[in-house]
Amino acid sequence: MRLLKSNDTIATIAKTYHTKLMPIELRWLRSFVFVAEEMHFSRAARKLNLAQPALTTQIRQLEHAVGAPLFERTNRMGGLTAAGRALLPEAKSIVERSGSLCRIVERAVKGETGHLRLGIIPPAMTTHVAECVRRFSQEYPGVEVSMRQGD
Amino acid sequence: MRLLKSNDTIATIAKTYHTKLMPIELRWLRSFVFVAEEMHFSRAARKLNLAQPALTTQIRQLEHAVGAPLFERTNRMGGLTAAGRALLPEAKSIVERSGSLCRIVERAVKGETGHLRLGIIPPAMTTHVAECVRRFSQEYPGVEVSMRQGD
DNA sequence: TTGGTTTACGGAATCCGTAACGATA
DNA sequence: TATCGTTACGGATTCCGTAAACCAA
Repeated sequence: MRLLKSNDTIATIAKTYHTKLMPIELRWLRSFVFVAEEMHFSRAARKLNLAQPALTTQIRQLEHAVGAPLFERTNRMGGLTAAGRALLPEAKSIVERSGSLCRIVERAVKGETGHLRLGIIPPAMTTHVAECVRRFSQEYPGVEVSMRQGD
Repeated sequence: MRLLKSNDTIATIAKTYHTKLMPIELRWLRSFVFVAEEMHFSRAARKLNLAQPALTTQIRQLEHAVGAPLFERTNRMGGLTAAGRALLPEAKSIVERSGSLCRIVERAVKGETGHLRLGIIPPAMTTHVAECVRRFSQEYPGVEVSMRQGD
């Protein structure tokens, strides 16, 4: 918890202590990933086409939203906290997934969507088949797959 | 593409045709999931604690961002388009993941984080073990797992 | 006419950049 | 002192709710 200084304004105090359930923003996660990878606010800000203060604000908002500091920092960048290390892979995954949504829709519009019906005879029903199906439906989320174990 | 009407204002036209690469917002995905599950704008808006017009706006913004309409609609709700059906599972997954970020951080702060070192002897190195490790590291993202195949 | 969705618009909240500050090497 | 990160603040954009319009059943 941050200690108040004598010159803190009402707005600052309110912003720091007013707890309202803030939904997480993708922008914050994206910025967090960049800072974590660069380990440098200024460089990350440049890569994000953003001014440093805006970046600081975003990181602070994310920290407030998840309820824990993400970077060890005195005045220089110190490194990730345990919370930061736990958050990083998930954040990266979410950012990447959200970035691929346009492509998913594009494929669906181009027609790579529909229904794939598979009939499997027992001897061929291996985990290898299951893995193939899993990878296929991950590659083509627009295609609904249904399997029937038959004669 | 929507046809212009004689009483469209400049602002409306600009909003409709001005193409700028808009990053996707989690709020839009959340709203989309609710509407897709309810198949009803009004009910979804109530569940989201939102007025219908705001919900319409969000869906329209998402449609614009991904570049395709997501609902078949004349005046009533008509159902999901191919693009909508393709988007729904991914959107749901992203929303759920982003919602669990707080819990991930919470666990990391409470100490369920660190390093798990496993030594495996060859006969036990099965896909079942791999699956267990995968599920463990998904359950405890804060715990770094390293495996060594030894004597 | 009624119910459901979209458009119009004004007030409030948010976001970002510039400038100034603080602190550490 | 120089560099990196934070705070302050003002302008512009965005967001949401109310009111009105639109259209099909």
